[in-house]
Amino acid sequence: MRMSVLVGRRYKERPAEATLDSHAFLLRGAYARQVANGIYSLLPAGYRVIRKIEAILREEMDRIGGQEVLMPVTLPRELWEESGRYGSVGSELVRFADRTGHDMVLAMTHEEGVLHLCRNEIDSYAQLPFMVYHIQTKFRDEPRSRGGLIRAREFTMKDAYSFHRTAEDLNDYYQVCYQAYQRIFARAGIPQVLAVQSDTGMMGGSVAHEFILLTEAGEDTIVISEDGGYLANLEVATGVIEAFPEDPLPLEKVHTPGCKTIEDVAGFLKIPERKTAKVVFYDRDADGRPVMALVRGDRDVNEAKLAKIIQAPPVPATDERIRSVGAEPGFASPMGVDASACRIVVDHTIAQSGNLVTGANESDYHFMNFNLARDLPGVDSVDIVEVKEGDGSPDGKGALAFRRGIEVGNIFQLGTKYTQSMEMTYTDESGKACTPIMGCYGIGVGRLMSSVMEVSHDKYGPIWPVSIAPWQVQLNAIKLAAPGVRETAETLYRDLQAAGIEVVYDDRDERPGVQFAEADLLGAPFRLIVSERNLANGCVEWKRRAVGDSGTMPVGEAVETARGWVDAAMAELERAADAL
RNA sequence: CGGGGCGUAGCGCAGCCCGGUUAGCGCGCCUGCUUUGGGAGCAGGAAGUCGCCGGUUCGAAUCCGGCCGCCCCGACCA
Repeated sequence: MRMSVLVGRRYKERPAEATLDSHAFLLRGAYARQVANGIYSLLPAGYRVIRKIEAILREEMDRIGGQEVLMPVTLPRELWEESGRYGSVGSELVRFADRTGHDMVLAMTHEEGVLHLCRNEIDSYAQLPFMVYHIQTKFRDEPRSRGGLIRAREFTMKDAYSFHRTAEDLNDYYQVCYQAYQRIFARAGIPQVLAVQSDTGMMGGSVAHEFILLTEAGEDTIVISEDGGYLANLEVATGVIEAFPEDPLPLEKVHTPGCKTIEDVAGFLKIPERKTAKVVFYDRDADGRPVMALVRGDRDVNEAKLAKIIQAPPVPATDERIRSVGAEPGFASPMGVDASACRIVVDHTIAQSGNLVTGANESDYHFMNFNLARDLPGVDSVDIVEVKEGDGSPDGKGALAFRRGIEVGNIFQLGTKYTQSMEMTYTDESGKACTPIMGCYGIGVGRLMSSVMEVSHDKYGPIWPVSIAPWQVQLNAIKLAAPGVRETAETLYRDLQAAGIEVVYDDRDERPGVQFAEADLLGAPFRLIVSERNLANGCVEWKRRAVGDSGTMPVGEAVETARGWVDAAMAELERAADAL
């Protein structure tokens, strides 16, 4: 590629809207341009990176028996009615009517699409197991996209779906996918990606892992034990939380004027916050009942955990709703509320504490010495608390710490959620109709590109792993008019290409500062510089961006040397993947 | 959806509070000359519905109202 005609203006200054380094380089290096909030066009440099990532994804999916298909972005409402998600998913699912008034949706994921496709193609146990995948646009009308391609509304995802006869078979294949994912990230130059236990969210299913790239730019909070043996998304993380058992004392009603928060109450009564019970109300559970959640006063409710228990998204309740069950906002407790009209969910931290302060369901009054077993008999405690840094690791080894990370991929054991609701069956040996068990496996392509940029750059630009670099070699020519410079550069450009190397050649008569700055933005791992100064000795200068070294070598050795660098760097990434 | 910020040339910004000729600056772009190792110098030039609509006024980038868009924080998020 000649830079004189490469489409995409590179910016000298950091665009105002960029908050992450990767976002700034995405725009400065002319990889992508925003069209609307969370919607991007890709320029040649960016699309070259994307295509290389997609090639790795295809190779690794094919390697584990995947069959590539392509499903549409636009799907009829009926399919999403079948799965139940037309109603259960919120406004991030774009719904619209076509010319004839037929309701349609833009796929935000493709379970419905793949069920439609596969349920009519499979009828025998002999056809199982299998996996299909595609690389396709998704649209999610995110309330808040950010970070360039880290979180876009329209984005490209590789999603794969496997179908099995047994849970054991799914589990085996899940491990195979897990390995494939590690190979993908290793080959893309980010072997440090970690697999962590995750929430299954709206996908349903049981077992799920997220593949997380640790970086402060990430949006997810990852809980990690000291030796790294325990890893989980904060949404599902459990911890060993210090308990404070006490022998029960008699309930005692105390006047607590105006103390509507835990902080007020603890301060007024001069007790630590952990000596209180925090009551949080949510609008409804799956049965439509108001939900009262209790955690120890120094703790917060983990709403992802709660959502699983109440089988509904936790939406805060209004004061009116709270009073409807006989509780008083700010002074609430489960004692005295209509237990049949209200779902009471109590965390283990409450069960493991004695003599807590809780509301009296009467303005300006609290009870002291609440004890779950005595005062709310028959209510079992569950885990709905959010862990904190410093809590004990559930594996008993050390304390938990928090880190930030980007979710670059995920894998789910879906079970029969979709095969059942969308009626996919096969016939087994005995002629009986059976429902396949499903797994699904996603990787965001653009997010992966941005993530690599986020963890592999210097102050001047991205430093691409050779496997996904838009170009493998950058060729610069300084002072084209000087004797031999243009000729040597042109010859090298031709010979490098002939040697199968992807080279971007700055054939503009720009000053060195401009050329080097823009080369840094394009991020090729290897650079060759032709200049009058070194040409006098028959040499060109070389620089290896990732390694950080540089030097000169005879012009005649440049192509072969570059070929060697590219091959060695590619081989190293492959080796890293094979070593897993 | 709540809170905050911002829309002025391709990019980054000033001007707005306190209305007043042809709306500025830096970078970039075009032409010419000089220059050539980390975003050059000189000279000349092109490029703007000041986000949109309406209102106030003799006069609006500037004041008022409505709308739209973008960014950040929060809520939300396979």
